[in-house]
Amino acid sequence: MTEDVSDAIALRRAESLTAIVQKELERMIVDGELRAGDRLNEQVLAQRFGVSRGPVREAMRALECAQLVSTRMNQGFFVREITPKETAEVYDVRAVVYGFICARLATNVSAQALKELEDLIAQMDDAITANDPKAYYRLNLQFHDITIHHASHDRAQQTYRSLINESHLVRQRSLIEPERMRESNKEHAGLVDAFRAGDAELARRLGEEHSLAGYRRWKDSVAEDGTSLPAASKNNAAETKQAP
Amino acid sequence: MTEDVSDAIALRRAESLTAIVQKELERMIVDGELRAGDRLNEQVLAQRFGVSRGPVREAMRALECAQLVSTRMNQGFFVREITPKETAEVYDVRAVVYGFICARLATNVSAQALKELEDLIAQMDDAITANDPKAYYRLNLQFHDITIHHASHDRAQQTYRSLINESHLVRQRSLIEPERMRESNKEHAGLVDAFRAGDAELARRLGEEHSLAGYRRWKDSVAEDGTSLPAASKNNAAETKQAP
DNA sequence: AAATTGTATATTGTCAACAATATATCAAAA
DNA sequence: TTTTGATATATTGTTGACAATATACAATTT
Repeated sequence: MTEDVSDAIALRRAESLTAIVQKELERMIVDGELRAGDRLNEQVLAQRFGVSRGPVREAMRALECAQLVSTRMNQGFFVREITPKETAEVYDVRAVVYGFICARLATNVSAQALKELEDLIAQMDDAITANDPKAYYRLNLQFHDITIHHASHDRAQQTYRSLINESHLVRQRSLIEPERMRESNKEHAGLVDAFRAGDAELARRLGEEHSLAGYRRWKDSVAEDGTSLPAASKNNAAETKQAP
Repeated sequence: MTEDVSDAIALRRAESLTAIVQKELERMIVDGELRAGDRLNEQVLAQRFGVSRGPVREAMRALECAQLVSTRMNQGFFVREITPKETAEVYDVRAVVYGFICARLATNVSAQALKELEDLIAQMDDAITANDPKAYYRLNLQFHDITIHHASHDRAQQTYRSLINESHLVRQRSLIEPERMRESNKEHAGLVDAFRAGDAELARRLGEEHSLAGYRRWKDSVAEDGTSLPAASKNNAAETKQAP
């Protein structure tokens, strides 16, 4: 019962309020509790977290640097609204970083890493058979987490995670069709083959293509889904020429 | 005469003190006025900038996110000390991002961009002949700025610039030998050829290799230069196994 | 009704003060 | 001389307050 309190105290000693608030705000944004464009009232947030506005503002500055919130002078902080073009660009960079991570993993992959990845692919196959997109989504994230972890490149990992967070700003989650899941998992299998073969150049190409294919799959499924946004179709139509 | 004042007021209206302080601190770190490991006394900085500690702390949080400063609970902020391993990792990521930028430029390069780059290569040749490493260094930065600018990919540009800033944390600037400058500029020429040919895959490979070669050249020149740091040789020797 | 003005409220940007922690100083003991 | 301990100082983490700005709302005019 007192555990919560002592935990809180211990945490309080180890981390500044700013760090705690920052992590919580980040979670709220990435999880979609706070939506793009939402105004972030400092007072309200401070009271909710039981702190003063200082730590809240400091946390916001960090999130601003991480591209999760924007600020307009004398108007405060807002959850960043990301345009389709910016989304595409985030995915571009994310793809090359993931490609790098895959290449690196291919040059030095452990038997255990291969086993973990193969297990996940099998589980994803099960999710496809069960037509459980939610489970597939979760396992898919895990797959990428594991590749990144075993690539053991802190800086690439950090950059990649930051880009992932940023891409969570777009939050039209539409259903993934079984056919697309199959396609995606086939790419996973190809990647693992490249890891096993130690073919860095191939792993890199496949990792990069897999990222971009994921983006295309997401974009297509959003475009097909008329229910998501009123103006979405218009935006998406213009999107093709968005990166000249 | 009143221009300064009105400018200052306009600036003050457009930007928060936090933004101003952040930019200035960033400049001071990147330019080496503040050196890695330096403690950043909030009071002192606040007084120097003529503001209170609040904006200074907010600026620090942003710089912390940008990896330029670190913080230890109850001890404050320090200019980040970057290990050789971390430096190498920053260059790794920077290389793939620059490769991406080069590939992109190759797919859509203007005659003007080619001309600007060729001019710069000629000027760098002049700098080499004049044995003026400082001029070469400046022109080299300009060369990369221009490739990035003409690639017109905001997110890649931003990521790249951030990584460049980070790599400025290591600041053993040793002399560049003429032979190395020649080598570097030959790579520039190869890049521009790839741009002109519109060969994205080649441009990418060359861009990436040029980045990594630049890192190697820097590392070698530091290693050869015994005068830079007392413990540098030891650190560099241990670099392979330095981060267990 | 629509637009405009004026006023009240809310929110931000900034600052100064306070308590908790870390660092520096110095005396006493081993 | 070095180490330990106690005390004073400096610095941080955090808070609450204040002025400037923006927003919301009512009254007024067109």
